[in-house]
Amino acid sequence: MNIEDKLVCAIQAAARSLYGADVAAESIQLQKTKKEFEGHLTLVVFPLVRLSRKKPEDTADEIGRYLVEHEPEIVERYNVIKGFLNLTVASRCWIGLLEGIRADGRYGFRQAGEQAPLVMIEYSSPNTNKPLHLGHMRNILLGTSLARIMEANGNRVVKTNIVNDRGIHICKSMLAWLKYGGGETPESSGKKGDHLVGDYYVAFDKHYKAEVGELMAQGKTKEEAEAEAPLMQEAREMLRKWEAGDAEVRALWTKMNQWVYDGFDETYRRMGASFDKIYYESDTYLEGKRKVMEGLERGLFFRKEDGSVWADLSAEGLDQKLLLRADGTSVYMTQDIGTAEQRFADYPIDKMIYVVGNEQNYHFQVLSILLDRLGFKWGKSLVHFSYGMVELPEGKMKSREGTVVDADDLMDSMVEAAHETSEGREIRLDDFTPEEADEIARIVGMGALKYFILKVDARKNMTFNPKESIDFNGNTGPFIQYTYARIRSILRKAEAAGLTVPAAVDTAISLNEKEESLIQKIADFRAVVAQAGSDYSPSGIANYAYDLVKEYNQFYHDFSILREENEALRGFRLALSATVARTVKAAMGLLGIEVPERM
RNA sequence: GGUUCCGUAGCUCAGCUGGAUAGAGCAACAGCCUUCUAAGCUGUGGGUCAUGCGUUCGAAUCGCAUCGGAAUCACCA
Repeated sequence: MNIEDKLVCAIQAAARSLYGADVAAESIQLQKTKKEFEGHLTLVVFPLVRLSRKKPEDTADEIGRYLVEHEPEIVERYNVIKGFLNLTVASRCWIGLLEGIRADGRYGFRQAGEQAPLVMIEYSSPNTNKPLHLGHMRNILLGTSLARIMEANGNRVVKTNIVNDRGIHICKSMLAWLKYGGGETPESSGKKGDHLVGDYYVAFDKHYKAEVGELMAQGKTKEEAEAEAPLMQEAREMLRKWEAGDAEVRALWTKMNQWVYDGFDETYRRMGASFDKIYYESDTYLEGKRKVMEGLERGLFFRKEDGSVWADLSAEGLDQKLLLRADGTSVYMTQDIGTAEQRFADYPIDKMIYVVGNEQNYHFQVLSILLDRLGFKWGKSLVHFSYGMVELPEGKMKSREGTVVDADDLMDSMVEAAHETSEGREIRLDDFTPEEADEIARIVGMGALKYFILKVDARKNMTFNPKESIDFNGNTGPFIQYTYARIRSILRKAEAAGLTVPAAVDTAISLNEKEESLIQKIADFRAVVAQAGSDYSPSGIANYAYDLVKEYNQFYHDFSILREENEALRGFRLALSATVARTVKAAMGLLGIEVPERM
């Protein structure tokens, strides 16, 4: 039982004894005492004045006196300001709390048993015609972090990805490669496969535009020109061949997609992202058609005169939604239904989370209704983890205008910037070997990037300022990593000097304010993880990590650890520091961010 | 036009299951390294929490309206 729970019980007892009334635990509002007042926890007494029939101040005073009298082990003293009862918790209580956390090797984490809910998280979901960019990075980082957070909350998690590997866009790259590629491969050119294929997608667009321009010069309208351009006709023909299973087209498709996957894999690896199961639209779209036809037979959907299949969503206050075109080909929604079907066949899913941008809010609203109608038990409650777009200071990223921030380039420049910052530092404690320096730059650069993206509430659109993002001071990943490295350094020095972190802290010492509030902060971790799990909020974890190290840095600045002469106090501070380090590492781990032992 | 989301310091963001004088970072200015890593710490200035009305002992937080911005309402995915 933690301190707050004990206090709630004690306050209930106080109310019973003083006012002869039972108070529900929910109506006892305990909050952290504001910095400018003395105390650790504050009881808001306004809700209790109805029972006491006294002024807020008097009520607070009575309860405060009762607590000090009956719970002297916990409440050392109190003060009252207006309707707020500020309670000061005894030092030994804080020490006991810290000891409890230390003894729990996985504090804040809940173990997922055999029967734990199975949560499937879909993220990344790229097209195979161009490399990953900053928008994908936000998606991938959120998905990765969310998976860890759900796991920490005792769920079994399956990370999945749906690859959009078919369609006209792939054909465009394929066609351009055939026409202008001269047999270029990733091996022959040294280019990453996804970039190589992306270049041909761009090449297609360039030549296509030229053709359209020419046709328009001949007097065609824009629409006519776009439809009649020979390149587009060829691309459509290629798609028809693909659908028909043409061996040559399929072989090329397989080859070029593999190049892209190899490139993606490298990017994922650098980002620390992975998947348990990958689905491909080329495998699931037929399943979707089948499922829609089944729904049609069951009367869930209807067919229009032209043969197209629709869902009527007017009962839900929405419009009609197309599920199959008149020619029988599938649309986006059809594919998502097919993918859902396959996933459900593969796993006993309890909850499905889709990490997809907020431009698809409507799509998922509809998908939820359709899956529910089709009988998926998690359909109604599927979670669309909807995140905002990443914008640049000058506006949206536009591939057409070449303002897209490429994921690989960005990681390169962040790691390089970390290198430069490291070399430019005033103090170098040790000389790092080149290998260590590279490793630290990688951890710090990636940490800066990930934290920059994850600290922002996912729902909000965010601005990515290339200049600010490479800042390593203030509320940044490196700031947090730095604190960790400092603590590790102290612990190494302690060990070298034969000062070990004590197994049990002497409870006779009295703590200063900073030490107490640090323990309080560490203890918060459990609630923060739980909250992040129910809110699907990586940013909650990020902001917590920042608060924690901010607090520790103040303590570090104001008090000595190794030079503290009182052995018991020194031992406590070592234990406290070690626990902060552990908590920082755990929090950053939930964000998918590594922490360096030295930096 | 319908629906959804957003609007907090010059900039980037916290805080939102209602609680005390709304917090950080960046930028600006002023300090702190013979002492455990200065990627740190301390201080100064900077706010009608978009606006109005309402609910409440109490509203940045809840409700309604208005104003701004974004997304979406495709036989693109």
